[in-house]
Amino acid sequence: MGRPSLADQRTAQILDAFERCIARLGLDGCSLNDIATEAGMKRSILRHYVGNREDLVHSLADRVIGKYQTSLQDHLAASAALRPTEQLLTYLFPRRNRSSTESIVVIESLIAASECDPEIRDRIRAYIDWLVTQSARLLKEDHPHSKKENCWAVAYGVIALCFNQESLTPLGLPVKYARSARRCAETLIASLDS
Amino acid sequence: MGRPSLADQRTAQILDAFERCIARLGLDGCSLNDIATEAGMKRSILRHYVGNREDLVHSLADRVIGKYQTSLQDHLAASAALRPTEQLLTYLFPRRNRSSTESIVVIESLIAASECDPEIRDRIRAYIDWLVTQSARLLKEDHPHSKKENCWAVAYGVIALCFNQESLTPLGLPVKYARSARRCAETLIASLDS
DNA sequence: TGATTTATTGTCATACATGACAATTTACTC
DNA sequence: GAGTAAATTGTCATGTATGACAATAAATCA
Repeated sequence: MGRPSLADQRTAQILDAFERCIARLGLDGCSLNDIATEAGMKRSILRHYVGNREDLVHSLADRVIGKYQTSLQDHLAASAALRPTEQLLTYLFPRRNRSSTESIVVIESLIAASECDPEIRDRIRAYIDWLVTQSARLLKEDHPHSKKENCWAVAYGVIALCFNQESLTPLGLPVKYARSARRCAETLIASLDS
Repeated sequence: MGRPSLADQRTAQILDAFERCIARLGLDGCSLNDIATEAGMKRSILRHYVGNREDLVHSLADRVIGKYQTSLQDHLAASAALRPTEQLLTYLFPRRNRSSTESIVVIESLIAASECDPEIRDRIRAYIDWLVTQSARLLKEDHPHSKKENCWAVAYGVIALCFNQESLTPLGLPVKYARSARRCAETLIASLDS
């Protein structure tokens, strides 16, 4: 009974607009008004759906990290024919820039925000832990004779190279940098053979 | 003639206070008033010395990057007895956390700000280019038979591992992560021998 | 002492971000 | 059509960040 709820749809619209605003103005640079305008609605209705600013940021963090996790799972499912090591490399260092500059700015903003927000901090920490563990598992499949801790260390190293690459993306560095990062990742993985 | 100027001293005080405020409240989280109070002065006098907010941020970027550059030069001078590779490793991965969490938050905030400020962006880009070039030169000294481009790629990889480590510091990750990053850096450098 | 330069304080106007809430409209069920 | 729950709009009060500027105090030199 009563009018049907648009909550899910509207919330998604708002978070989409929030991401675009962050890319354009920075996380702290955009007001609820900016976001509402970007989403094509009034600030009042935005507040009606997502609550206050803190709630909004938390919702965004949840959605962004969730998307990252499913994107890895999707990639693994879609590239099941490749060797695990190749699956990992193509995920972390795609030939075509998979992750747009926009989404990079968003996650970087959230990391920065985690400095002053324990809830976000724990969320990101758990995600990184999960990502490294998954990656280490893939490496171990391809290098069954390597010690588990070595796989973990290399997995983290490869992820670190990827993360750094993404965090520097807004600087617009020459392609040379990205290529070197990938080559280093391959070198690290190759070191597991010895 | 006239009253002697305190500009240099006051500017330094202000930038010090700015860094502390950034560490506590974030770059966009602190107002000119917060900074002035932290520096023990009024907002009016702060503005008198450093101009508006944009000027203040630019001054900070200049000072921070300048300090990073001299810190490398100082380290190289102080550790001239070591092999170049060791000099680089001890600089990027000090046993004791050389760079305080505070200074990490500051530089990360500036990188985030560079997204919307081309002047800061160019400054940081030039710094990274300089740092990688210097590091590649050190590696080349120790590995004269390696190709220059390989030294450059490994130098960038090692710096990427360090940068990522620093950028994740606010998350408070277990020591395991830092140790793995350093081990990966050593592995990369070792790969130059082959 | 007087002139000059800078330091320092105080205040005002403006703009804006946010939270709260009342009022109205819309869509669905019985 | 009546009832109901949600959508949507509009407005107000409050706190605050900022820029501008006037006014006063202090230090140095001629």
